[in-house]
Amino acid sequence: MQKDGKKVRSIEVAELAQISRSTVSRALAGDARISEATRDRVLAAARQLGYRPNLIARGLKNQSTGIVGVVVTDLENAYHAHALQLLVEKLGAGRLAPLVFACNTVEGAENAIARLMSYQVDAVVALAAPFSDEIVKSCVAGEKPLVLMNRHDGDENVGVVAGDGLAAGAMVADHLVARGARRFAFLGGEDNSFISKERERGFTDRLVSHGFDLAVSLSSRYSYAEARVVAADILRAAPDAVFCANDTLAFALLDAARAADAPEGERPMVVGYDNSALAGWPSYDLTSVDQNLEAMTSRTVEAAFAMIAAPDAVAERQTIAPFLVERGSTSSRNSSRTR
Amino acid sequence: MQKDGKKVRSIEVAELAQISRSTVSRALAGDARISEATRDRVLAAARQLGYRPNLIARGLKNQSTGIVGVVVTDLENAYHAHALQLLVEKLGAGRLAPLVFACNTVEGAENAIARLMSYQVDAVVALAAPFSDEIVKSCVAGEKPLVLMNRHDGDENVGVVAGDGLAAGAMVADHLVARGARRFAFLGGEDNSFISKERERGFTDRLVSHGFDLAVSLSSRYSYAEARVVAADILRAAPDAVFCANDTLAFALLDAARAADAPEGERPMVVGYDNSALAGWPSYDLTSVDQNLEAMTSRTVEAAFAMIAAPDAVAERQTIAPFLVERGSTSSRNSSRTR
DNA sequence: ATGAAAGCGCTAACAT
DNA sequence: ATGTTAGCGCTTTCAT
Repeated sequence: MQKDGKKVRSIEVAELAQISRSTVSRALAGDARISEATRDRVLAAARQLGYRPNLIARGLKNQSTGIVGVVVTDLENAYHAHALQLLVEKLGAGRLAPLVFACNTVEGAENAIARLMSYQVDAVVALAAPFSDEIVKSCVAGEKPLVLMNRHDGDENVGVVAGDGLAAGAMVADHLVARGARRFAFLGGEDNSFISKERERGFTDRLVSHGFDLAVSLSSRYSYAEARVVAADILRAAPDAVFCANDTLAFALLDAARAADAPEGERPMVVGYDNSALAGWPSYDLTSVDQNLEAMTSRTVEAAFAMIAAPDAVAERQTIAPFLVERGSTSSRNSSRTR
Repeated sequence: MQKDGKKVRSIEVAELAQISRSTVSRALAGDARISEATRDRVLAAARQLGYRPNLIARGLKNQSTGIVGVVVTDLENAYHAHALQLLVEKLGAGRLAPLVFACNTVEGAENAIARLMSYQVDAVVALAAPFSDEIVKSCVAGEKPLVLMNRHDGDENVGVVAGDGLAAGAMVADHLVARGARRFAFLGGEDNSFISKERERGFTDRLVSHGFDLAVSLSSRYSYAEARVVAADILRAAPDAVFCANDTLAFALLDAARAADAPEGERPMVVGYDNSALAGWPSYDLTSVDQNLEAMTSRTVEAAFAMIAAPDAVAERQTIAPFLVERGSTSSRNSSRTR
């Protein structure tokens, strides 16, 4: 029975078990030199008092807090939210606690990093965060393991886990060509970010090797409203297939095509990216690239663990293979997405 | 210039500024008794060395970490993701650091709370978490301020910030009656949770005072696929207006109505809850209750601050007024949502 | 197998 | 206005 309000410290457990504080610590840590009998006594006492070690004190002593900093940008993006969900779950399962900061700007990111360092986090995981090279350097300088998810970087010693945008672009090209498309467009995101450009390059390179090329390429920010405007421009070029860097862009394109009142059969095929829940709903029924977030977040957490365990090892760069989920938006008849 | 790798402690700053550690601490804390001259010297030294106070050590000393535990359930729900985003931002702006755990089950929540307590968090914020009364009690017993967002509770001394589901339900009833609806249905969520029931009650009570009643009331879990099935059952009862406890349910209902191939004019009006981004897109164009998450999260963070500052004060219960965002899904002609 | 004692980095009495 | 000192709760040599 936990004593109300009063914090239970290891010394209370020690007194109840008639033993020293050191022994309590060792018994709870599973030290092999402690006898069965005393260990049981300690465990019983700890349970009886509802003892929970003070992780802040332990962190100070051990120079290791078990806290991992997580930096994210925009949780309104379903993809980020899902990634955070998985990261938090997996970190927690691995006995790490995620301290989360959200930031949209480089200054925000700097501030977040500074605070994380102050909290002596064991590692930092960045999820599509607006990290400048400066920030990466300061993390490295602070000797904190840093894992970048879906953001490539120079040659600093940081862990990188990223989807293979090139391969995805190629898969999409193959798929669309097989479906009979002949005139292609690309709708990129976020002012042609590195990620978006990579997807585009994989797409065009494969198109070229099929003997085609890209008729139009425009970009928009990842917001539905803005994308609607750019989508209209894309449609003016009358492509019969459009690859979008993101599902939201694809939804905007589909809606723009419907609004244009083109006859059903003349609307372009559309492929999105992220395979968000909405892509599977009948109103959009969107073919989309799945980044395999499950694998991506697992590798990310594993990388964080590895770097914490061996801080001086050379950080790995891992590539996660994406896969294509085919739906009605690229069916040859191209009509199943209407209902 | 930050020294590479080596941690800078307050004693280094003290030595550089030719002053004692206490003075460094006081100068940085803005203690009024420190002279201008020394303060400047200390600040300069701190900046030069890139000194960042160790918040873990401070936490141990002060018995206050500046960490707030945040417990969430399902971030795949856009509403929860958005709420978390706002909470994280607002806590961060208020100099608190959010330690986030996700859990779906009561055991998961217990585990999360246990770990948060071990980290000596200053307060706990629960966001639609599966908290049993047990958990609430253990939080109260641990003397940690607890703020529940959108979850009502018994008479323990916990902060509660909740939307006014009764008022929302009434608003929706007024709106639908004004639009000419005569036969009403309710689609509830999550096995008729308290939240869902409250919305329903507000709705039916007001219907009654208008001289109507509820023709059908069914519930589904908050997943699109399940909701589609239940939606079909609702439609069989041929209501001309349906109030859904959640936007996802509403989307499922709209899609089910379209799939049923009923003539446009005969489809029921639909109202959702949460006013998610998707509700504003033309494909659904859904009238929806906005819970005012901005206000709700602000009040929540303020409540956490207040309870940290005055732990013995009586916790407040605050109600946030929702508002209705009217869109095409309840237009009288009921046709604008088709394009 | 167990205990005594030191120390992680910080702040706040308590001096002066 | 500034310095000295003790101590937050824990783990871990070093001793026994």
